[in-house]
Amino acid sequence: MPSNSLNKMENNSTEPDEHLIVNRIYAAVMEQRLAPNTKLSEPKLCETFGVGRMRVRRALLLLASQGIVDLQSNKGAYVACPTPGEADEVFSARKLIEAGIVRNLAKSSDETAIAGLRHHIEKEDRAREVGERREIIRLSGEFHVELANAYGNSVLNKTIRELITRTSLIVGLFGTNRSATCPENEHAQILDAIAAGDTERAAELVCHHLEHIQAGLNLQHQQPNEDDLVAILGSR
Amino acid sequence: MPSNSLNKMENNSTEPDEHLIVNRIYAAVMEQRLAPNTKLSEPKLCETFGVGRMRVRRALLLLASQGIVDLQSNKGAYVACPTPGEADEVFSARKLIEAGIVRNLAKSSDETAIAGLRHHIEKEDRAREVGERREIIRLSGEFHVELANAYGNSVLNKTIRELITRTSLIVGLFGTNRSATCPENEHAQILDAIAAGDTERAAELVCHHLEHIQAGLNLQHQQPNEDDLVAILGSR
DNA sequence: TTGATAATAATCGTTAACGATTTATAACGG
DNA sequence: CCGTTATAAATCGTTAACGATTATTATCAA
Repeated sequence: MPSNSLNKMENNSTEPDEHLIVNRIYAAVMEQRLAPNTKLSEPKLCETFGVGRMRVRRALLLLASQGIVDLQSNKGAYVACPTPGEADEVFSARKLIEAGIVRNLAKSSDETAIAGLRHHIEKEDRAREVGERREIIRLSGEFHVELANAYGNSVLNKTIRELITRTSLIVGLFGTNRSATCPENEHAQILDAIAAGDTERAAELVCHHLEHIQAGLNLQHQQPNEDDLVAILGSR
Repeated sequence: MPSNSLNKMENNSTEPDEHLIVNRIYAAVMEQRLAPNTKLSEPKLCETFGVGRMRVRRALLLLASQGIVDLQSNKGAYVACPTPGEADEVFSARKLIEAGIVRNLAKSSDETAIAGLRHHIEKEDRAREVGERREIIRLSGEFHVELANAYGNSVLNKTIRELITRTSLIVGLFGTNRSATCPENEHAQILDAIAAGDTERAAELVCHHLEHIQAGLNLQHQQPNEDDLVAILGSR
């Protein structure tokens, strides 16, 4: 079994509440250090984060409300395993929201925001050159978070962050070969369209970009985990 | 003081978890039976819903994560008082998402969905004739939920429900006269555009519709509650 | 009567403990 | 040796209790 990928995180806590735990698990999922169906036992999380059981349970509740974690009664918390149907919903929602965001970004043409995104893409390119897989994955997803950030709407921000995290789970489950990262260049193309003020092209590019990611998945070839078996083989 | 608007709800519980409490509070806020800044004390909620303190606290955490409730450390939970800035964000997010939804609805032209929405508008009209203010408010918001429902994406559904609930709080805080309900006819016009397959017109109408609601608000004339006074008059 | 101060009550956040269920381990028989 | 059953360990959900903070009431002086 893989050693618990959360242990390495030192506790530089300044916040007293459960958002810390939530964010750590968010990050671990986004960087694919936490695979779907991984058990998140309360005692482990307690000692990992050095907090009481209440905090852990509250954090798990929040994560469950966002579809990142699956709370099974009397069995425990597991990293969620999105179904193909849920995957469709996530991508559909992302297309709708992110298309709207880039449309508005292209309309307003905020120079500093564009510069920041440009800088981010450079970071992506550098990571790709070096070949740091984990870093590529992280930055690849983070670009979309930065897009939402640039729009500056905390509601959409939160939603997009949630959806991108779920996308990491989806890619982890259904991803093939190197589908974990966004196709290169497409981020730059999107940003170019935004910078050019071409709202419709920016929106289209984002949709196609997400469809490309979706196309790189094998929604049939989900590696069956224990829970699936009972569904496949019938209930008795 | 107004008698606790939650007492009248009988406990027809089938679900054992905290979503019940969440939904009840959602409904109460949407129908403006729970005003912003209302204190939600744990003992009251416990006896109201007949559950232990843990359930109540978990429900409040979920509501807080959605901006419906404000958890003040060591002071308790209060129905949220959105700031004008938050109100802008909510409307901005709603415009973006709902415009996207109606665009897709207009594109797909699902007959049964349209029929259902038509039926809903009839209910709105009937309530308007009778003059049932609370019912008008409820149906008025519910139309937008039904729009999201028609698209059938649970992610967007949840987000929209959240935003519409927050809109109720905003209208409760900044609303003037009869701004609590959506301008009549506009729902019907939106639906007509959808039925006609006119994607762009449907999107525009939704945006304008939400802007009309927003225009009916006095973002300056917020009735000051205790917390605002200390901000207005300085901290010492 | 009004305003400040002290004592009381209520509420909140957290920890600890208990039964219930589940999972892992060990003993046993085929 | 493998599968089954029984025991033991671990985990989960919930309740109860404790200190700490806050809100309320009562007391008193001006």
